Amino acid sequence: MNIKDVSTRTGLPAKTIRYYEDIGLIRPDRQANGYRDFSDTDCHKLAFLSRARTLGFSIEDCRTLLGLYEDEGRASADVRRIAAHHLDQIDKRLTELLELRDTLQRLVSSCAGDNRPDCPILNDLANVQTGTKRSSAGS
Amino acid sequence: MNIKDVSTRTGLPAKTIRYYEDIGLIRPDRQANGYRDFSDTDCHKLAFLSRARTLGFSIEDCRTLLGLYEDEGRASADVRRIAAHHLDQIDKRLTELLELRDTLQRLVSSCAGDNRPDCPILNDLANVQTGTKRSSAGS
DNA sequence: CCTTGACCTTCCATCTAGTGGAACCCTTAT
DNA sequence: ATAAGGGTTCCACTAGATGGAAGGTCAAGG
Repeated sequence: MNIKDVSTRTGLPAKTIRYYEDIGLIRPDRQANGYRDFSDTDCHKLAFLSRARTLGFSIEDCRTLLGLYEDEGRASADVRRIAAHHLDQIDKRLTELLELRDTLQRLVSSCAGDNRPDCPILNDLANVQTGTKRSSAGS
Repeated sequence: MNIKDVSTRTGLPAKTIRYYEDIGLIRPDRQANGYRDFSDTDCHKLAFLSRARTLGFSIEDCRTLLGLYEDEGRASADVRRIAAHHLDQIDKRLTELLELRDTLQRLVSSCAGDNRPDCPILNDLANVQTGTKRSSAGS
């Protein structure tokens, strides 16, 4: 199978597929003319990677997960640990983003957004305290 | 003022301050010996940038915001537009992350996490449909 | 046989927002 | 003189691709 077909099947851009080969996630065969020759297994692995990336796993996590996937003797605990850690990271990021959103929402709604220069957003950035408690979104 | 002092005052690493000069966000003077010589204004701008970055604005947004900050004739609408757009992006990201979290939570809690190889997480990644509806977290 | 267009290849640059480190210069105190 | 603790530049690296150039291959049509 040529790269275009794999791209169509997996939804991954050809560039990305080549990149995944570059970093050793897959090792497709080569045809006599130098073209990559993808097996069904390669295709399946790429679909796996695509899904794992969609779920936000890092490339290194993907590498490990793919290894576990291919290891018949794996312990599901190893998979679970990776996913649970990833979930933790996402929760952390969510907490940060929610705080950020609150701050920004407050700032945006406090700004008139007209032709005048006065702007609570700029005041906040310039650390001009204006009676309203400055959000804890600052580190 | 030397870079270390500015770093201490603003909380920005010296490396970052040099980087900000590199990309033209600030233009500190130079002393005779080649050392950067930061004015209070430079320091203030860096604090502004630090706060803006903490709020998640991109460097380019920061550049624009700093420009508006220094422009006495600005319209607060311009500032508001940038912040509102940023807020939109954060909301989008939040929506994605919340969906992601749900999917991962479901997967993690469905996995036994023991010594056996059976793993709903890997099944999901490998697109093995197992009766449970697959989350829409896939793109 | 030749050309055209759609493939394929490799390699290098670019993106974000810094960070790490090497090699080297300046200043101040001992 | 030398050591500590500044400062400087420059290059490489991070993550995860993506864009583009230069060129090779293949199948179809004239």
